[in-house]
Amino acid sequence: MSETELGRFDRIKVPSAYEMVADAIEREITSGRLKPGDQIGTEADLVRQFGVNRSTVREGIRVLEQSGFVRRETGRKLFVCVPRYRNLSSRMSRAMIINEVTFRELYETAQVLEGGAVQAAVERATDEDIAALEENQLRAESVVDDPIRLADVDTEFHALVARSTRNRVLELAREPAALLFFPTSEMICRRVPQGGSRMVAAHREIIDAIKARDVERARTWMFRHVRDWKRGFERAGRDIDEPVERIFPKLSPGASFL
Amino acid sequence: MSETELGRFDRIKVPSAYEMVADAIEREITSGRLKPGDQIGTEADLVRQFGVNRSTVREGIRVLEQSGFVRRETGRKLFVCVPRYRNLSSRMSRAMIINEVTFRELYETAQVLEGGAVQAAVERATDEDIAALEENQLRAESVVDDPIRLADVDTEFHALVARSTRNRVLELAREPAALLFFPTSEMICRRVPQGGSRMVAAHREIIDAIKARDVERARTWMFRHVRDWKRGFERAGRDIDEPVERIFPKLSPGASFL
DNA sequence: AAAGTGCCTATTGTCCGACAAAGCGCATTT
DNA sequence: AAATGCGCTTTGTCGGACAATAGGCACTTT
Repeated sequence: MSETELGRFDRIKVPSAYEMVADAIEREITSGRLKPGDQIGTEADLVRQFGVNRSTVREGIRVLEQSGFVRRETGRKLFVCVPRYRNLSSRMSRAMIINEVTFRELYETAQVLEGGAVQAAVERATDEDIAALEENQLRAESVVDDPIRLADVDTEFHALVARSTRNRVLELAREPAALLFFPTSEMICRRVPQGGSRMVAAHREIIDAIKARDVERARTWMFRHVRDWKRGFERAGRDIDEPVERIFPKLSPGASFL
Repeated sequence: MSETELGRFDRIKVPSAYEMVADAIEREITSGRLKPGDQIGTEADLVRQFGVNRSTVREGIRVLEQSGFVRRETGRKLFVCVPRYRNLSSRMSRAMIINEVTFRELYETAQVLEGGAVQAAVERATDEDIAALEENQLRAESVVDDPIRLADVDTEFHALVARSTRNRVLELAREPAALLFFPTSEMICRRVPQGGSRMVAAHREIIDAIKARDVERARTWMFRHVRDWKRGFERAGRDIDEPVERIFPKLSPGASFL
């Protein structure tokens, strides 16, 4: 009875009641019949509608909550919500940690995604976006000698660049990896002298390039900036092919702008 | 009492028991003390260990199952598993649909990610990877006139390229967007004459470029291939800035290689 | 002895009923 | 009108219960 046994029939999956509850509600949402902001009834309502026990309804609700389709504001009132990506991204990040991805994989992906993001940002950043970047830069300059704060501001910088793309798919694609940047960049800022000032200088160039709508310059400096990050990692005596350590990416307090 | 009211204190979140159960188990997993494959006790065991009711344990388990940290094989025996990305990616895809991302966002991201992926694939594809690509190409040629099958094979082609990067972070980053490619590329194959043969030809060039370790050629052809995809979309009379329709991305049967 | 069969037990999925705590709306008080 | 207090609703949790199923074990068959 091996896994790969050949057989005429597919495995039969008997759906359980709580799964059917979750699926039914999810279908209403993905089909658009339930819109973000709509209220879903109380648990008692759902019990009546589905004709199942409240425990069963609750298990189904847990599934949906975890998926981000519904939310409970302050422990009350279940309503449909546009799934914010944060939850999903952070779960992906954790999945990557457990899969023991290496710094090299992270670095290579960062080059691709941050490079692509800055290019799109050059094409579409609004005045507002640029103002936010400048504001971020001010804070960066003021904490240039504080590794933890600087790493935090750097994380925000990249998120702001991504937001400037006005491309939610791209923004989303980089987020899981981005959540893993912080722990390492913090280490780098701490261990590498001049790491901070190089970082701030690179940010400056990138912002200026975005303002000047200069794609090449923006890409070049983003590339250098990310390469510096890798070099810092190496200089800190770490092997680039070792798994990113099991530092759970704490959502930093400054990340509230997400 | 506005949302943005200024206040000295943060909102207090009282953790509920089922959340604590889920968090406790998740911590054991992310910290590495529970390893993939390890068995978690029965629900009764967990009831004893945590000292809470079975309903509470079950709600916690639903959360973990949904996150992909634990799994139940055929309705029995709870065990830790390496979170496979498929679930998470498909959730992200659905989130994107609800957020009504546009084809333009998808297209731009595809250029960045597929371009980056093919570059890394050129650098690191193994003989095995190339064999898999060739095998895929054979199938593509045999179904060149069948839009549905061809779109399916195309989806697999890109997944194989991504796998050839040997970079799980990059592979993961593209997956949520990639799951949204299929429904559109199927439409394109159906509506655009010669779409199929152009697609197969592009695949051929890309595979050859990977074999020849020719980065520029690989990038060029991947770029053209993705651009053709966009053109097909436009020629099918669709507006590139309209939200990707609410086609739930069915996991196609051929995607079992993931 | 190896393979097939049926039974027993552990475990899950679901249900019922219940209660304390916390949120919400409304009437009352100041 | 604003603040206070009260009752109703809803959630989170609990204990107990039962049918259905998976897994293991003993038994039978060839």
